[in-house]
Amino acid sequence: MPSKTPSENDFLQSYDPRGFDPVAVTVDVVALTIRDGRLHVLLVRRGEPPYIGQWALPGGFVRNEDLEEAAARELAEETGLVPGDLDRVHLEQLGSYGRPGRDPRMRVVTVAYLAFAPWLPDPKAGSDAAAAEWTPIAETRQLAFDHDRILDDGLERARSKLEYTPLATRFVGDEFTISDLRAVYEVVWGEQLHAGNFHRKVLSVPGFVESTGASTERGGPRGGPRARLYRRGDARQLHPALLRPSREDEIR
Amino acid sequence: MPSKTPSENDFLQSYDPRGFDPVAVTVDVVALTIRDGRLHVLLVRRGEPPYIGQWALPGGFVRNEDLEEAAARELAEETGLVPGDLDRVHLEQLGSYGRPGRDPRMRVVTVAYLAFAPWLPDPKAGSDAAAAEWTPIAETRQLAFDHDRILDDGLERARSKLEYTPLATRFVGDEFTISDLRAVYEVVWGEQLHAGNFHRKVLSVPGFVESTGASTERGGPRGGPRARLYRRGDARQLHPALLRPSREDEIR
DNA sequence: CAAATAGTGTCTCTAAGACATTATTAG
DNA sequence: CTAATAATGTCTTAGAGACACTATTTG
Repeated sequence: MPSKTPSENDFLQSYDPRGFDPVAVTVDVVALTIRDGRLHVLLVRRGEPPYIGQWALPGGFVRNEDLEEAAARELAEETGLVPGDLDRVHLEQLGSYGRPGRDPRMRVVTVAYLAFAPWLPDPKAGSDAAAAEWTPIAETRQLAFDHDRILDDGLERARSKLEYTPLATRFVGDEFTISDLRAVYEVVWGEQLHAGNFHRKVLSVPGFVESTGASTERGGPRGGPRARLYRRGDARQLHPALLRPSREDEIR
Repeated sequence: MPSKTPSENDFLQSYDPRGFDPVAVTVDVVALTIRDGRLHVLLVRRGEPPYIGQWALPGGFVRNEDLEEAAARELAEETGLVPGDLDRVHLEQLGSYGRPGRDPRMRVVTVAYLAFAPWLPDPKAGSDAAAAEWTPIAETRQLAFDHDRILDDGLERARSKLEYTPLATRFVGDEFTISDLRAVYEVVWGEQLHAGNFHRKVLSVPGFVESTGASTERGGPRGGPRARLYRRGDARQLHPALLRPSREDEIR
């Protein structure tokens, strides 16, 4: 390291975090997936106080890496993902949370990330976090710290992102039917959509999906014709957007 | 402070930032306003290395306060805003930036905020930052650290927010004409809008603006009738949205 | 007066949503 | 066979954008 000039030393002094209250920076991940037709979030059970025994979002310290790298690393550690799997997971920054007192031990600022994942295997017991589980959203309650708030913000972001981006395709496999895609929207938005209109709408948005030419082997479990299979298209934005019905109340 | 249990001590050990590289947390503010028909951003000239003499976004350390409080405080310090003024400024979190090496001295994670302000007086010389200035966006170049990137992200967020929120009204005074509002959109989006269609559109969105009943004292500087005056409405979202024209290229 | 601008009217085209219809499959 | 469902068609209405037009004001 080069020797420091006096002014640099003054500067470092004023930048030294020990001159202020010490701060830690963590990342937390809201990882969402769909299992058995329900939206799930990845949670870990805390093995230490505070909030011992309670569920929390997976996360941890930022090391000598970029913030997004830290989030990807934490996610991989908790889920047992191998690097190749990460390509199929969408990861984006959600926001930062730093209210004093949000961690009772010291000042911790956390940068939250939101992940959309297709079906993934259950987290390996024996991996870093002994007790990590995909938990149905409806069954999560009283998470540690301010993680309830972070989860809510993540859910709202997810609902909103489905409107104007093709990220719904991140919840399904490489090949999917329009009905599979509709199921994603219905689960995330929590409301039924009109099958016919949805179908026409998806196909009318340029670059949303692209035909594989193939069809499913069988019809639905209770009848119906075999459905055509599609892949993700190359659009990054949906134009026009697929807006949620009935937002009247949220507008004011 | 209460004495710590052994497990808490273990915990604190593993949480102690001194066990990792020390990290500092700052806030930086992208404060936008419109002056003389051009979009301006608040910049400060750095008086210390590194990047001495270069322009940077205003910002500083997070103290014992919430992140948004820190951003509001920094903004107030640089602009000489009094608390009452802050009500007229919109402030929202933009994102966090923490790439190792973004500050050559130590690891610094910054939480960036975006502010929309109506016309504000020039920053007082003699206040905290001697050299703070509202600078036209077109004339900013080579900001310190990764502030170019943060500014770009802030501009894109601002452009996008005008589409589906009534935040354009934050750039104008309490009473404004539809033309004033159109000027905001044109300046932020950087393109001309059709006056007639814009007018009809704004009035058709419920809660966007609300009539005062009054009109301007005079017509435009080069002729034209006097325009009606409006106030901000109570909508938090624009429905339907006011979409930017010509996004074809950005979609893929 | 001419030029500029506020505000409104009209027309076309796209898209959303309600609803109907046809074809194909499982059981 | 019946029930379910993929996929398409039809109709109505809302909204975006192009364009025209009138009234009002400045210089």
